[in-house]
Amino acid sequence: MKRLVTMKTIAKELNVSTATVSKALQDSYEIGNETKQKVWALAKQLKYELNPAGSSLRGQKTKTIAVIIPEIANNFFSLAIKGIEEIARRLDYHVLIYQTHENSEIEMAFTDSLLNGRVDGILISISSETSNNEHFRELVKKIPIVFFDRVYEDIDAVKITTDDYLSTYNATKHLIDCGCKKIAYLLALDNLSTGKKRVQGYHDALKEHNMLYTSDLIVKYDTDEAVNYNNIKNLILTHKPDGVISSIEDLALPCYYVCKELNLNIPKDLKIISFSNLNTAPLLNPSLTTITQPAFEIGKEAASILFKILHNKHVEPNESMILESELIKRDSTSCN
Amino acid sequence: MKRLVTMKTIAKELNVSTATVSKALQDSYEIGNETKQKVWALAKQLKYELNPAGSSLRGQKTKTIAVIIPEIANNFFSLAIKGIEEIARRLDYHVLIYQTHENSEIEMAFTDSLLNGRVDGILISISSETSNNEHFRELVKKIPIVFFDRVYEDIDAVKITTDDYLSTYNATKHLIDCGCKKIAYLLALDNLSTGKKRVQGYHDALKEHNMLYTSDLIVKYDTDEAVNYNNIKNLILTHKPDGVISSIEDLALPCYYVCKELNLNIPKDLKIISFSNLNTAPLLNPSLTTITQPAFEIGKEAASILFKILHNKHVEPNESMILESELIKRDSTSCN
DNA sequence: GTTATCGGCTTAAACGGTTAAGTAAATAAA
DNA sequence: TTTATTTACTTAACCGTTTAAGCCGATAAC
Repeated sequence: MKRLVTMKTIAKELNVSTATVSKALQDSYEIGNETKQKVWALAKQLKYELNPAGSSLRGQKTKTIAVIIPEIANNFFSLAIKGIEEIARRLDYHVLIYQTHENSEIEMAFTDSLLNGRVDGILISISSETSNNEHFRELVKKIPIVFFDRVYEDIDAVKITTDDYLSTYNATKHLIDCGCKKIAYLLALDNLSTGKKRVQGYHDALKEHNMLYTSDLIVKYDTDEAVNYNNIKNLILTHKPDGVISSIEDLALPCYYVCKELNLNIPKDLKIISFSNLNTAPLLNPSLTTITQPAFEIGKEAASILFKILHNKHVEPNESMILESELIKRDSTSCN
Repeated sequence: MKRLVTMKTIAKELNVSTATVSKALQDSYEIGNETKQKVWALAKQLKYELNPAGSSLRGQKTKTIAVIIPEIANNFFSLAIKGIEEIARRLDYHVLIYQTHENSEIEMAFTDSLLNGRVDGILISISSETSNNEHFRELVKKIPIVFFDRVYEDIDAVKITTDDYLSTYNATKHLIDCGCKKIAYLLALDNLSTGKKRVQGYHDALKEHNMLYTSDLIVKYDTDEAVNYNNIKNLILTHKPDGVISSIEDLALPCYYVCKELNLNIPKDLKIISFSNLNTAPLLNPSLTTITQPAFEIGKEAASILFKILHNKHVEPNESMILESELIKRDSTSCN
């Protein structure tokens, strides 16, 4: 199956040293034009490709980055990866993917295993499990890393996020404007700054409008779908909210199912807004009002900045970016 | 930023050779128990990780596979990747992702660039663009490769697919059973066996039931969303089908939008079935009858077989698998 | 005419790990 | 007791690439 073409192959054929071949392929000034042409021609003919192991062993560059995310099969993350991959391809970088399944043990194992020179840098959106802050504090000292969406606030690294506080604040305000009197909140990511800001936006909006804020109206995400379903059902049955903010897509859908089961009309009985990158949001029954994060752009920005760092342009942590999410009003919050 | 821990570090510290360290870490019988313990302990303490470049340079194993797919931000493919990643992690393999955007030039560039020892094997779902069959015929001779879902029929390699013919046949039959008299087909992947089989299933079902089969009832996928929308709209306006089979998810959604615009009732005026891995299919308005491929399992199977090949268990191309898709009947094809 | 400069190449040492072959001491077999 | 085997290592070559250093002949500078 093998028989690799290496620089040796080319060198032997042309009666030059491998050093010459290497330099010729890099278009080095040290090599004469005639020789370069010959090397290029033969390399092309033999379909020579640089061996990454040899190259990175010597040069300490792998032209590879890692992306560590909780889940791939998720609209937000798959869009983000798409953005990352597009930037990576432009610069001829390779992209390794790792899923943590929200498990911080796995997450730490992954990051540790990447410190041996397998990758030049890391893009990460951290798992929601309570995690070892200290671990990341050490990590950022050891390898270039950019956090996106789910970040550690107090770590000295570049972070690409959206304005979680304001989006949730506005979404809550939208529900209030639509006449909701009792707004529930489906809580997730609550030990990440991402999640904290979201719930804070909800909280502040309620407070400013003198509305009821009680932990009874908050349902916390569970990894078990059935549990979520039951919790939401209980919430709706016992507290009869007329509005719901879901901090993640995965909690909005069960909400729809519960309403179906309980024969509640959305939006008449219950208005729903969710963070979401569902492309079927407009086609749901009823269409879902969403806070849509620019997932693709987040991926692109995160990758761009990481590459900027890798190309030695020093990047200050304050080059962190906050992108805008969009509140897309649809029927699930229609006012009449 | 650097200062890697290498075998040399450990060797020096313990006053042994790097060979001893290497073998100790591999738990070789050549090394005494006492020495092994010391090496392991120090390796752990120093958080030593094998350098993949050095290791694969010598050993010709990278512990890395590539996944080449048309698009990441796609329910089917992101689920497949999820399956792949899960198997890979169990075996401590790393997964590189490449998107072709359905472009066969890019696809060939990727595969060629992977022949230099960057990966041990490839999982690929080929792009829908007309592509160079010959290229893949050569490729399979050079590197272990498993095709999934979108495959080249006549190439000597393992392929993991679903029963495209039967699923489409059954779906069409379902529409016929529901009373459809004029069934349209939204065509995609038509130069791949995947797409050919699907349309053949549609064709045969119609024929067996003495129903109209005409190319007028077939709309072909275009990369431009707006074009698809218009083509579907034209189809519905001019030919007034009462049923539609969509060979890909991306053509079913515009179909919904067209019906919305034209004020057509699904399923009364038009029944719709689509190949799809949408998890919101049950929540659409109306809920969508789907042919759902076991995307996650496809990814798992494809990865499993690739690893089997990589571990030298010779795998015959006839170990190819055909998994079952599920026809999930919902309101978009309800009969009354 | 001697010395510097330069163009175009080669040599050889690294990068980190693996492994065939060798060695020296201890133990077992003859 | 001598020889064979086993145990527990070490040595050194090698994987493919890069690069500092060196070399040699030719041209330019003085």
